[in-house]
Amino acid sequence: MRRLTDGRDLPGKTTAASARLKSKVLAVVAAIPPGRVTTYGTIATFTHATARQVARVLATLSAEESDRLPWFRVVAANGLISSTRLGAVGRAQIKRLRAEGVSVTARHKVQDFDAVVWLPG
DNA sequence: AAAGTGACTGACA
DNA sequence: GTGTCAGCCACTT
Repeated sequence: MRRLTDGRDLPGKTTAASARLKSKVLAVVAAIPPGRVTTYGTIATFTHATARQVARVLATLSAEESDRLPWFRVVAANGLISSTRLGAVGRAQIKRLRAEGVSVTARHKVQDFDAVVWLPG
């Protein structure tokens, strides 16, 4: 892997700090129950990181990891699906959420967000 | 080393 | 309620 020709990702560095944060983030994401969602900010607080960092971790997941983890249960603040800007990926995320019983509005916002949001702990 | 970019957020229109 | 704009932080060029 290392790098994709379209310019994006897979840091070859893999610093110790990043690896530690990544482990924590992955642990939290893996713990999200089906049919529930959580936000980048929540994970960020829980892992003592920033939302951007969490987002980056998920953005740099390997194919196997993204397949193993329910990353689609992670949404932006207010239950908004921010990854819609990725086009196909965002669509897939919404599709999978709906398949789990999570309704998403036409504006890409999780319906009854307060009811389906999940807090780690 | 400086400038550009983005799975984000919070404030404002 | 939705749509934009401006900070943020870490990474890439």
